[in-house]
Amino acid sequence: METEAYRAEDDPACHAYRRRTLRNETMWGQPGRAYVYLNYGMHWMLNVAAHEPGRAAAVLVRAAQPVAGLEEFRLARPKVSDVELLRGPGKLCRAFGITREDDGTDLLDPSGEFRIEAGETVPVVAGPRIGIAVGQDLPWRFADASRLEWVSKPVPPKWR
DNA sequence: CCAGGGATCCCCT
DNA sequence: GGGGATCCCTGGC
Repeated sequence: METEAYRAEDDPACHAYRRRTLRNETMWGQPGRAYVYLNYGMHWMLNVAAHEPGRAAAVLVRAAQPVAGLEEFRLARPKVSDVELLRGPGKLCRAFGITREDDGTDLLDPSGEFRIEAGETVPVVAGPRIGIAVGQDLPWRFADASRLEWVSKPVPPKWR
């Protein structure tokens, strides 16, 4: 798993940095809900709201290791290798079929079809976020230290 | 490398 | 209320 963190209060790269809007509304609400938005007119991005209501933060899911359902993921992109299926925030959403329709979904609902489940705790590495023009000083990109081959872009050795 | 694609946002009337 | 810039990217050149 590879993620990036964003928060409104002091992070200019965060969608909620300037103000609360219709698009970023989910970021201001209950933590654990999916915040989904469209980027570059064609790529859906999956985030998870990560602050108590009234303040805004979210975690962008940038990449993951597929462990099941690879055939289903491949329906959208038949010819790609296993490692490419979820490697990148746009690809991940395409594989899962995530769209703005999923915005606001409670991912902590244990009976939900689309949900987050508790897993093992793993060591992570951290470094600067990707694809942003502001807030580059914040080292809020995180990756599972033992599975760096699944990340969306290579992780430099200097990360700790 | 670079353009596509479209929602949103900003800033000006 | 509208026009232009921007954007947490990707695949194909």
